[in-house]
Amino acid sequence: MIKTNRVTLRDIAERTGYTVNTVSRALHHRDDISKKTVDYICGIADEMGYINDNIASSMRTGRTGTVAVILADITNPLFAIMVRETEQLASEYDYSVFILNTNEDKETELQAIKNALGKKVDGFIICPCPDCRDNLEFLKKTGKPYVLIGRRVGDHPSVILDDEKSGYLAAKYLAEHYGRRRILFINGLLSISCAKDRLAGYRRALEEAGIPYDGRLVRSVTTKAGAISRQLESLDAANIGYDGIFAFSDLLAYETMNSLSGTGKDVPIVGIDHIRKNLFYMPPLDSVGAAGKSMSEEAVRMLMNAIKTGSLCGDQICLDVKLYPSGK
DNA sequence: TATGCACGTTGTCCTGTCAA
DNA sequence: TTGACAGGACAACGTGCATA
Repeated sequence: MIKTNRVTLRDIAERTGYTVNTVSRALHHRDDISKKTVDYICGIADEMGYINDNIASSMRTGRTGTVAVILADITNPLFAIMVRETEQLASEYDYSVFILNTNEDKETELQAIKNALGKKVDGFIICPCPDCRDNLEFLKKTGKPYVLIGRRVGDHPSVILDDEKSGYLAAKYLAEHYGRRRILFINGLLSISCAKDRLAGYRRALEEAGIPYDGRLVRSVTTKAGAISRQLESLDAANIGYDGIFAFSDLLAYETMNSLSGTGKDVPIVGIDHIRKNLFYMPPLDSVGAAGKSMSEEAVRMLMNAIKTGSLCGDQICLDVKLYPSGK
């Protein structure tokens, strides 16, 4: 074994005359050590430059103080915001986060889960990719607590927005506030729960407004570059008109905005996620977002509670949403 | 190839001291 | 004598390396 210059509990014990055990407890401010001893040992530890060996701690306790955050696409600003919030909230519990990206790919997601398990993370927050059921069953069998964020899959614990209401509010706003009758819905892939639910909400709003549903105005796209432009071009080519756009996410809404710029079309767009709450420099956009606590807040709270109690996350939480007008 | 040890830390249990 | 408090002893965690 290579001897390093790292200061250990043993070094502090030799210097102070206490045992390694007492030093450990003093450094953790345990109440079975007198304050005088704690102050003395902590002072010496600081002077010697002691840094806790997390690997040794986790070997003994079985916990590493880290949670894996596995996301579909970290280039999406929504996920960047989630990471920042999760990291900040987890740090309040003395936890750090280990971020992995799946690119919406099932195999990559499985590797990410295995990678995180190898790092001995204490829990998982996952935005699952499409067709992820096998991966989630695998994770469930490990006994590690986990919570899905943003998407619901079967009875797995999750924190999501009320996606049906999101779709409803967005389409309703376009119909009532802007008076639009031909609302194009640029949706995500229907294999994920939120896309299905938002579509249901969209249809409910149309029905309420007495607008007939036209399936040609519902387009599922990926986040790959050019996907939206191609859809808009195909609509134009087929002479299918639209006077308002509901985008599956703010990211798609901004891409749509970009695709329409220079075409001369002035079409109101409503997105979902309300990322301007955090990214205030983004262009004005009508958007639906969480009415109160964010998904990250609820997910971290749920996961930390499960880790603390040694149980699994069991709930499926659906957060209320509201429409945030752009204020243009 | 099998076994044992070392690494650093900490949970649990035990012992010693002292005051009431 | 009893109970509270302070601190010590032991064992075990996962992995890599040395030795038999």
